[in-house]
Amino acid sequence: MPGRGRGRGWGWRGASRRATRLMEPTLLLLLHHGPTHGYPLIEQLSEYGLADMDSSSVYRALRDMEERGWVTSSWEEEETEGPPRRVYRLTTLGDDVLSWWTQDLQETRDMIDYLLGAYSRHMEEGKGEHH
Amino acid sequence: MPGRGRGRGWGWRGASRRATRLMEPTLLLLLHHGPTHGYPLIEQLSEYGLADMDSSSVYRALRDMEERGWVTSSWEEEETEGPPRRVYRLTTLGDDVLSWWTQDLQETRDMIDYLLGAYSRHMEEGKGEHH
DNA sequence: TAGACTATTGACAGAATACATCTAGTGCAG
DNA sequence: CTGCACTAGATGTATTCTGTCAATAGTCTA
Repeated sequence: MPGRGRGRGWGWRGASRRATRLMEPTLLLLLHHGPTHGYPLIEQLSEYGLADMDSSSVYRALRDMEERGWVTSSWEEEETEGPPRRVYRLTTLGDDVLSWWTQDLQETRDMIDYLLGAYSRHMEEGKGEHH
Repeated sequence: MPGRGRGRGWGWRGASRRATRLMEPTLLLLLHHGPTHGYPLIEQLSEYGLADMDSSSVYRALRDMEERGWVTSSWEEEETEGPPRRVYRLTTLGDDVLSWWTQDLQETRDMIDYLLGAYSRHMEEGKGEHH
């Protein structure tokens, strides 16, 4: 990990920016499987390489997505063990957003592939040394 | 493009955030080919899908990278057509950063692939309808 | 001498982030 | 019966990041 200038911080202690960016589509995908609570969602995120996510940012993301109408939430009626909790469910709009997100992610992946391809081609030509 | 909540804006007129994130590694790669000026770099960015980048953000990225020691720059001695211009060149550190970046980008791509794979698998099982 | 093009810099509002803190219920060890 | 750990979720805020607009400046052409 390269030298950190004062300018922009690379001093991630917890989750990376990349992880944060992928959080919303991942949450949408998880919710596509069915309604859940926030806490289990946080745990499931780590399956997608999104471990060490701060719980507050996950809850914040869920509320933001609710503001945009991608999910709805309601307090669970039945009292279970522990404090009251919300049930989050995907809306039809959220469903559309998810499929739009997959398109966007594919484009992103293609751009990365192009860049990586250019890099390795260039490295092969120049055999590593730079000018 | 889905419904914009007030919360986070999706109203990009010009370059997307994705483009911004890919700008720095792309600039490093371009500079790996040899020293150049800022203006031609901006033009070359469009080859990598990074068109419509505001020039000031490119220059800002260059200055930030200079602060971090990834590139150096100096005013060009020889007077050519047009105003004075800077020559940017990659440093050894910048070279290391570039190879570190490619690792990072590969990880990102893998995460996206995993997510997209999970999505399409889920879609195939459930045949499109959601709960 | 007014544009058009090349080249770079500065300023700033608004969005995104990390991090810490706070409320709250349950169950358990001591 | 007290404190602690765990589950569950919300809020506040300082800082950083980003996009956009505007300014400066040299050269060339009409």
